[in-house]
Amino acid sequence: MSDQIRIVVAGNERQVAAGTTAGDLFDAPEVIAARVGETLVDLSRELADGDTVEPVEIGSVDGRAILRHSTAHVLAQAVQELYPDAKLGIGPPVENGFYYDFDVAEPFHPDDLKRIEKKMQQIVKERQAFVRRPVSDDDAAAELAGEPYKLELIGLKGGAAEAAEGASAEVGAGELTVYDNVRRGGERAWGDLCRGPHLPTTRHIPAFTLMRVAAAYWRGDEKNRQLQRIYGTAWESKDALKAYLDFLAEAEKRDHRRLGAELDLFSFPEEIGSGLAVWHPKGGVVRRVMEEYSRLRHEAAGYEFVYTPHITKETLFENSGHLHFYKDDLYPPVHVDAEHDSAGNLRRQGQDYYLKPMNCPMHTMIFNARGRSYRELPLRLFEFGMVYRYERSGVVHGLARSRGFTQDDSHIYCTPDQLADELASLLQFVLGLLRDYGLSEFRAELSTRPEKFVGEIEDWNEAEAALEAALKQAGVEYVVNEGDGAFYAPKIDVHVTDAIGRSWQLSTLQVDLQMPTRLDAEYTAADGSRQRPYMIHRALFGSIERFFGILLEHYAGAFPPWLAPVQVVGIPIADEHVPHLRDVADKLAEHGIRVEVDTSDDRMQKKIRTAQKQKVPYMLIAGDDDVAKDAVSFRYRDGTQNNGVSVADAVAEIVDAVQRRIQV
RNA sequence: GCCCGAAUAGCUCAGCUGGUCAGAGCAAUCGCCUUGUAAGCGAUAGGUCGUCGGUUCGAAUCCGACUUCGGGCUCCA
Repeated sequence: MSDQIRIVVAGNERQVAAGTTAGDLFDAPEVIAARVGETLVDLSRELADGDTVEPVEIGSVDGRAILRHSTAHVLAQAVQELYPDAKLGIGPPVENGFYYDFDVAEPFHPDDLKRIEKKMQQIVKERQAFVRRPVSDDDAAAELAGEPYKLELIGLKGGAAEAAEGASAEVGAGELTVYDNVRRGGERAWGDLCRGPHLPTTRHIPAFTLMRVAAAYWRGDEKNRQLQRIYGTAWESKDALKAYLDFLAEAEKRDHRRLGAELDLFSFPEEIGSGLAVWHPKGGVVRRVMEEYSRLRHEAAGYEFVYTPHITKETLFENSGHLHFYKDDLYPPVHVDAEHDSAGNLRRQGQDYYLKPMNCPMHTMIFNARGRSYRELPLRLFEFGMVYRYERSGVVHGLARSRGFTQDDSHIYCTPDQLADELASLLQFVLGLLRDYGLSEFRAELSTRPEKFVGEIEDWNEAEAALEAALKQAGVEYVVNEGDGAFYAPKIDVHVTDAIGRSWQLSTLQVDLQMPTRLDAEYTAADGSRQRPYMIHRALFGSIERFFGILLEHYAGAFPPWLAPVQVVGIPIADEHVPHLRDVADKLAEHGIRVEVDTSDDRMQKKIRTAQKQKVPYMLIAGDDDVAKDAVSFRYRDGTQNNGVSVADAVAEIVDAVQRRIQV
């Protein structure tokens, strides 16, 4: 046996002494682990002949995950030092951070985080080494006898990925390993079942903070006990941590619930009920403009507008299959028409009516209202249809998840050979319209047949193929989510990325092979035979309310002029300039511009501040100089000025920006 | 639905361990004042401290239930 081995380091073949560790190869502080072949390993790992070794830097995707996982270990160690009875769940890295689940007798209080964080800082300072130690299943079981959740994971080894999201961080398919935290004197401070890899020492954690405490079901199953989950975040530098916290602060400033109140757009009166919004005039005007533009575009694309009721007999949703699948998520039924005689005996059977959770069965009733010819297809029905879903109390969340919302819902009935073309043009239409609202970054997901499905597999395959062809034709980046479709249809979901990089699921396209059959929709083909149409469900905004919320956050309340609730505010330098501004306002109003003149007795500076806080796109200021020249002075939202612009030019500039739907 | 936390004026919040604790700023209203790009001055009005019970001589403050909100989990046609 040679005492030299040959390895490939960062693409270069090298000969090194046997026993060389990955850490020996890289003399850079930002390298905290290595990749040997496909596997991430500790820097202390001894290399074998033929290994291909790459450095893993702490700021890389893998490096951050390792950092965060190691920080989760430090969290668990700190918790067990402070709460010796705490039992360990799992502690994986997640996007932007990590968590660790604990079973403790008393739930953590938010204030406990400070104590725990202090203890963690102590552990970091101690520069404890993370030391890997392979163990047999039996030894692990003996060592972890006091950790019931870990024991459960050992029992599930190999199936860990299914055991719980994140559980694969603890146990993998291969041998079990424990990571010991070893103090500089060699004393073992703590240890945890873990596949690793880890940072070399706790001191390699540059910056972390604990975020919040929450509860989570063990192994993600609501039948299981809830554990206490502590969320934290860790970064490769103090600056990176600060940048992340700044991002969170920015997201909070943009929160649509906060902006909705600040800009007087909508509210959720407690008296009306949880998850039910009312739209104030300023929010109402934005929404109206959004809807009007959408209507216009749909009309041009060959859609026909329909209206349907908000409530319907049970039978319709029974036949469509929705009642069976979603009964618990519907408002309870209204029971009507039952009659009793004076003795209390039932004289007439009553009926149950449900608030509608979906528009599609009603649209299909319109399709069925008379005999349909293949010549009418594709028939595209469109409605802003308000639906009601009794969302579980813990999930309602502003406009994003509410109990009453409006779908911009369309259902397209077509022949089988029209399907592919129809889907392709639909997807183009959807993306084009989203662009007009100011969104530009998209990706899509194709969700295929789930385990629980109805219909024939061949039909599913055909529909899935047509959806995939549409994605390819539209040239939009997409991933396939196997088994993620609805029970009756495969679907395309379009996700958008907003101004601060967050991704939102928006539009959905579904090919429904079931409902036409369930509701017995048919058309007469050219040969006189009766045929089943294909049906496409398509929502563009999904929920108008939610889409509004997303746009509000995307623009941080500073809507482009065409959408802004107040597009122009006239600000006089003194009262005597009001008549001039009123003239200007009248000229703008002639072009449909939403304009106000601030005639309050505030001083000009205060009026500017008020308009600025309301994120009005254009302030038109007028004093003596402007009046003399029949001009106004612009102040834009970014604080820049354009003084002494003739009224005609000012009107033209504003009208132009609104017509072109540009942001300013 | 589950766990934790929260609820004081339209908004943001102060009010420590139960006893002048019902307050401040902004907003609103009224008055005075106001000529160049983010807050002029003053006065007035506004809350049975989310609701209902309980403990206590006494509850915004302690306890319970409910409602609503927030953070998560589960769910999301």
